[in-house]
Amino acid sequence: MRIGELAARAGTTARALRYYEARGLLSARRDEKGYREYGEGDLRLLEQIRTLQDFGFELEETRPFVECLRAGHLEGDSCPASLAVYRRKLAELDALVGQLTAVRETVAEQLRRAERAVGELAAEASVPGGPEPGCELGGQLS
Amino acid sequence: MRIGELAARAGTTARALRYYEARGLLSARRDEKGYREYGEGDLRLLEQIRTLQDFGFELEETRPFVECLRAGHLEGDSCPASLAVYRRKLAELDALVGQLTAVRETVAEQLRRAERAVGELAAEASVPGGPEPGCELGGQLS
DNA sequence: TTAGGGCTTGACGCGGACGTCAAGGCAAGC
DNA sequence: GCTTGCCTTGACGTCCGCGTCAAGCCCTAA
Repeated sequence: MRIGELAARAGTTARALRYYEARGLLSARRDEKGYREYGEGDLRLLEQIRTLQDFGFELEETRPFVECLRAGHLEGDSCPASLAVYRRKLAELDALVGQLTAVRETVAEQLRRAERAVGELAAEASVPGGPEPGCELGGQLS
Repeated sequence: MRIGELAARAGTTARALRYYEARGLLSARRDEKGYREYGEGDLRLLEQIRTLQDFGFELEETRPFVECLRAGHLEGDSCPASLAVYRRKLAELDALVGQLTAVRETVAEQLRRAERAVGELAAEASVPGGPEPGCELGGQLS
């Protein structure tokens, strides 16, 4: 199988495969015309890479899985190095979700506060003599 | 106040301030030597930018807040456009946290499965005639 | 014969928010 | 006078995972 077919079967592009090869993640035999030639095992490697990429793993983080498969294992995560990556990623995801959740709450609080402030301005405006709300080109301070 | 002092007071760098200026977020007067000269109001603008940046807002997303302050409002989020950014960001954060949480669960599941598989191999190995686990340079398949 | 499609390598582009270096002006201290 | 330190503009580098274009070879169908 050549590069275009493998790429299509894995749902990616030939450019990506050449990139993986340059990174040392994927190798290929060459036929007499210099074209890359792949086997079914390469499809397994590629599927492993794509799955982890879809999870948000960096390319370098897929390397232990690829090497595990190349070592003859049926699953890319049958090796200790792969498990270590899983665990590290879980910790990263937990930390990230924690941070994002904290930011989310802070932003939500800011939004509530700002909405309350707008409401109070509106209430003042409804009383005779109140100021005007809105930001439509008020005063350009350069 | 000149660029270095303002940057230090805002906890950022002169390079960042020039970048904001190039993006049209921050402006500065020039003294007779061509140096940028800032006032206290610029510190307010800069603090607003930095706060939102720390929240993970893109630079363009801080623009409504900056313009709100420049329009004379005491708070950068006193304007409808700023509130819209808040709401959009909340939705983005919710979506992102949801995706990351789903990935986290999938990865956790993969880890449990892989650990179980390793455990089963270990159990077989403890029985006489079992195979060897581990991946330390087993067989290089090129 | 020509058009078309797939393959090759090499090299630049992208996005975002700057970092870093180059080359030079301006002022203060020793 | 010289060094140090702040400022100026301009321009290239960074990171990552490719996209895209260029120039050219190989084969096939019309």
